[in-house]
Amino acid sequence: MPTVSSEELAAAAGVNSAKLRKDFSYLGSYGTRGVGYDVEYLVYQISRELGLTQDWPVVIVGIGNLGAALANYGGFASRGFRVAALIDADPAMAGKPVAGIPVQHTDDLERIIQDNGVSIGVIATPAGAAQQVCDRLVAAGVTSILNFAPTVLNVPDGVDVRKVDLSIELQILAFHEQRKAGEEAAAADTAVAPAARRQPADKGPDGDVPAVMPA
Amino acid sequence: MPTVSSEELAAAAGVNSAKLRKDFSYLGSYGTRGVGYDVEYLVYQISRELGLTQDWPVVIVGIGNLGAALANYGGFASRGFRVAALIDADPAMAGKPVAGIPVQHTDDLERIIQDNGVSIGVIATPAGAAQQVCDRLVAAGVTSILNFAPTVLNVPDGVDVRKVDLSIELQILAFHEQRKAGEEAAAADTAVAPAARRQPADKGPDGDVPAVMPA
DNA sequence: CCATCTTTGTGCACGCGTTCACAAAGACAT
DNA sequence: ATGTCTTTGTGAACGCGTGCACAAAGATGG
Repeated sequence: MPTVSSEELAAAAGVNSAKLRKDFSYLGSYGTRGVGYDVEYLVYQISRELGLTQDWPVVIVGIGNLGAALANYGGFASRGFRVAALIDADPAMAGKPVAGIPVQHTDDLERIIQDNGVSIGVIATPAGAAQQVCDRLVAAGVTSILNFAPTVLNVPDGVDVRKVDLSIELQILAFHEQRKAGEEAAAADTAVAPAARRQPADKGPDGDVPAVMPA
Repeated sequence: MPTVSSEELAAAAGVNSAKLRKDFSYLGSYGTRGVGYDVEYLVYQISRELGLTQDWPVVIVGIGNLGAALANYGGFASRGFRVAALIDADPAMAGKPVAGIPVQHTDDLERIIQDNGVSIGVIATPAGAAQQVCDRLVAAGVTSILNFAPTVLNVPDGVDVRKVDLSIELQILAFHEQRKAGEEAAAADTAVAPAARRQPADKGPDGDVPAVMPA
């Protein structure tokens, strides 16, 4: 029986082994003391807990570049997601296959949701159309929405929305990049005039800025 | 002079007003007691701290659906990012304009990076090509990489990588969705036989599972 | 069957971020 | 000027997640 120890897994994942064991213990998973975790059993337990063993039909609304990219994305199928339908407002798109799935018109949105028992919708429309699409999805029975449109969506209680902003990650990189440049400058400063270090409490219109930001 | 109070902002953002004030104080931003924060000044300070006032040339490598979607994404320009070049390995793509920018061939990658002083690269290639592209970007001087390919990239120290997995958000939604279903079932259970509630310590091969997951 | 060795599961302590609560600052009215 | 009222900036308390350290569990060998 192939097994792994929490120590091995932790090293591979770059985390603390105790944290890993504690997390596993929350799942009710059992390892064997002196041996480790049965790999197959562990994978199954985690998959089940994460909902990967279930079939999740999703619809993608808005088949532009992003919608098409999502429809083609390989990572979905392997995680239990099935693209049940592609929906677009453009009549010219209707019937055209994207990623092997024919695009359907927005008019049929409600029917599609209900016929396929869809509870998760993906919005990849322009910002202007997003709220309206969202309302129709919710009215048709969707209770979870993944929003790629750059708008904040209003939904009733009981509906989950997650917003993906493709530029946020880029912004975080730029922030660190800026910091790298700043560090170099500060290091140079110190080399030249260590005693001239600015005070930590130094503030004001032109004040320098301490460390704050997502990791 | 238009102003906002921390209370207003906190309510709008759905966070605690004290946290907001403390965060602002780290930026060295100054509000006026009894009045609030000068909106224009605040916006400028935050923009500057986040690096939004700088011009960040980026290259996008891999102009498939996703690459094209990114090239067209409006959110970039408004956040200080400028798509300096689009690069693809397919010779047939070369010269074709996407989002108004002509696609260039991978052969010229190094030159493009250097000519434009690019320090941030976006990888939207298939998984197989990602590491190779990454190596070339780094060798050419890129120090921050945004990776959309489903692979873990190896980079030397000093280079930042952020990985975006489009299915993770979907997976989180599915997790909560599963939980909603579970809650309903549990509620039904309780209604019928409240005394039969399972013990919190109940574990085992079929054990139930407690609360664990990203929010 | 006992001793030893490995690895789990977890109580406990520490540290960090969030929230509370309030003094100080400034605006504004009288 | 003086007092009142609003809102900031921040010290202190709290809570939660992380990491340490160890007892308990079980495998393995003699």
